[in-house]
Formats: sequence, structure tokens, C-alpha cells
Amino acid sequence: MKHDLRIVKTKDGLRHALLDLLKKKPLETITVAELCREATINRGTFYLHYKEVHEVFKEYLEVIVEDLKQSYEEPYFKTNYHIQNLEADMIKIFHHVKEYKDFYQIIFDERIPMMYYYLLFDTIRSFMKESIEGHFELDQSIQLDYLISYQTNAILGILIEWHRHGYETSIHELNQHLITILSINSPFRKM
Amino acid sequence: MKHDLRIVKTKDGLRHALLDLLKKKPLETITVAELCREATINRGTFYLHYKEVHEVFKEYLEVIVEDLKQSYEEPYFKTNYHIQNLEADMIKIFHHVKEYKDFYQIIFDERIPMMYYYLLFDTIRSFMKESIEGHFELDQSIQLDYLISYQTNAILGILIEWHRHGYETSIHELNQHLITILSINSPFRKM
DNA sequence: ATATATATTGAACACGTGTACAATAAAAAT
DNA sequence: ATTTTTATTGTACACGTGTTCAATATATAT
Repeated sequence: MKHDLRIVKTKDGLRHALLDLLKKKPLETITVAELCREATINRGTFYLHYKEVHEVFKEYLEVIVEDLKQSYEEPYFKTNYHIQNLEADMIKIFHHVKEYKDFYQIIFDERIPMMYYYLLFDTIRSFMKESIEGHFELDQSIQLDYLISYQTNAILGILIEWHRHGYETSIHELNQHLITILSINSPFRKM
Repeated sequence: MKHDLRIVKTKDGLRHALLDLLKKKPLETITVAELCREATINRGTFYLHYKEVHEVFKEYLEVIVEDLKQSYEEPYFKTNYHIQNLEADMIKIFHHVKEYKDFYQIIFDERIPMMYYYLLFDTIRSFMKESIEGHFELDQSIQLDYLISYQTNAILGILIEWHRHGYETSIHELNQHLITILSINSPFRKM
């Protein structure tokens, strides 16, 4: 009753059709009508399961976010919050983004709604929270919120820059940059 | 010949109508047809000047970005790149965002396209570039790109967190958080 | 003031959107 | 195997989109 084969078939058909269309044209130009034509599925049926094309894409994204979580959470010895740890964590994210480059090119596209960015932000933020939490004794937890969002978005800033460089920078080079940035990014360190 | 009154009147009418509609409903739900009805302007005329509703909103944003630039670039004694400077710079941005809170609530809305975020990113990034450039002797300029984007997006991370807290955190408190973050955010500093 | 240039309008078109409904097909339940 | 449930389909509707075109209105230029 919960896994009606008709529904599964419909959703799979739409997902498959979207992937095919994405090879030919950008996400923002794909209409519901076009997607349904490609999938040979009635447009009314689409609206029984989704509200917009984005929701179909979002299902792919959830798989990718799951991969990001797993690649990040794979067991390794977590010592304290220090630079080597942050590097090790981030290099995993770089690998993941490179692997799903085609999707991240869509996510960072300027025509795409912020929701995807926030999905990525929240995912990485939860890792960052794990890494940071408990390592500082702060009075108010609200301060921690700002710190974590600061750090999370800083990393996303690197991904944005990577995106703008067409993902041509190698992961090794990115990691070198990260080390440099983290070493420079000490405000009390006079130059 | 360059300032045809008819064009000015049309554009003003559309801008005014958009502001009125924004008081009642979110940007993403405002259609071209609706905007033109509100402005009593033919829909065909709209398409002579704009491609979508976003382009009308973008004209407001350009005014706001101009204010951001001016509030940031107002003359003050720039010493070196150190924490006090970064604070002074950022508190100006906080003030500016608070003043135009209504617009930033739209910009950070999850349904809105990334273009507005990037517009903000690029604006702040140019300030950050000024602040940072020349204070570090780096071999390749590409490294600087990543550093600047890292720092810029980190600040935007604070704004995102502010947005999520409904802009209820006071500017004074935000600045306190920033000081704490900058003091903590030294990777070589063992806790 | 008149002529010229052009912005605006209204109408029409093909296509997309979101919804509703009865008819049909295909699944699950017995 | 038959019944029951429900997902899918086809059709229709009002509305939005983006474009074209001749008619009109309103600027600018002389």
C-alpha cells in the first residue's frame, strides 16, 4: 500500500527524463510540460506528486547530500579541533564536489533559487557544528550559531570561487590554498 | 533623446507598482501581468524594457548596493589589515543591512535566485580585496582569490545567520560575536 | 507650431501553468 | 481469480508568458 508500483514507475520516469533533459539544456529552462512530454507522462500526473520541476531535481540532490554526509562521516580518529582536522574534513568535501561537479554547477548557477545553497549550507553546517561544539566554552549558544555559520559559509566561499574557476583548480592545489588561508586567517597575527 | 519622458514614466510606474505589491506579497509570486495591471501599463510595454519582474527589483538593488559602497568607502584612516579594521568595516555593513532589512529579507529568501546573493558577494568582495590586497606577499594571485572569497563569504555567513534570527540580534551584539569569532578563529590557537 | 521620431497600446497567437472531473487502467487486497 | 482501491489519463478551463503587428499617442526636433 505504501509502495504502489505505479507511483514508483511515474517518479522514476520523471527523474530519468529530467536527467536526459539536463544533458541538453539548463534546469531553469525545463518546463513541467516539457518534462512530462519527455517522460510520456500526463501533466496532471506530475502535479499529483510534485509542485514544480525543482522538486524532481531535489530528489537527486538528496542522494548527493547523503553521499556528502557519508563521505564526511566515515570513521576516522577525531582528535581536537585544530587545523589538521579541518583540512582533512574539507578535502573530503572537495573530493565529493568534484565527483558531483555536474550537479554543483547547477546549484551554484545564478538563476537557481537559494534553496539548494541553503541545503548545502545546512548539511556542511551540521558537520561544522560537530567539529566545533564542545571545544569552546561560550556563555551563550547564540554566539556558537554565528561562529558555525561564519566557518561554514567561509568554506562555501571557497567552493564558489572554485565554481567560478570552472572547477579547474586541482584538489591538491585547493588544499594548499586552504592551508595558506587558515594560516593567514589569524587576525592577531601581524604581518 | 536619451531621457525620453515616456520611458522614465513607464519605468517609474513599474517600480512604484512593484513596491506596492511587495507590501502585500512575496517577490516570487508577483507576475508580469499582475505588475502591469497594478501600474496600468500595457504588458507589451513591460517587455520593451524588462525581461522579467526580477529586473525591476534589480534596479532597486543597485541603489542599495550603491549605498553599501558609499557607507563602506566613506573616508576613514586605514592602517594595516588587522582585527580592528575588519571590525570597523563589518559594523558598517551591519548598519547598512539593518537599514535595508526589508530588501535583505527578500534577497536571502530561499525561493529567490542566487543572482542577488552574488551581487552582494561581489560588492563585499571588492571591499575585502581592497582590505587584504597588498598585505600579503603571495606567489600566485589565484591564491588571493580563494582567500578573499573565503573571507567575504564568511561575513555573508554571519548575515545569513542574522537573517535566520529574524534580524533580532542587535548590531552591538553582532559586533561582540564578530570579535569573539575573529579571536577564536585562529586555527593555530590551541584550546 | 509643425513635422518627425518613437514609445505605448490593443489585439492576437502559440505555448505553459495549475486545477478539476469523469473515465479508464493498473495496482493491491480478499 | 475476483473485488476493491487508487493512480493515471484525457479533456477542459482561466490565467500567465513572450512575441508580433498595425494603430495611436506622446515625446523630441526643426
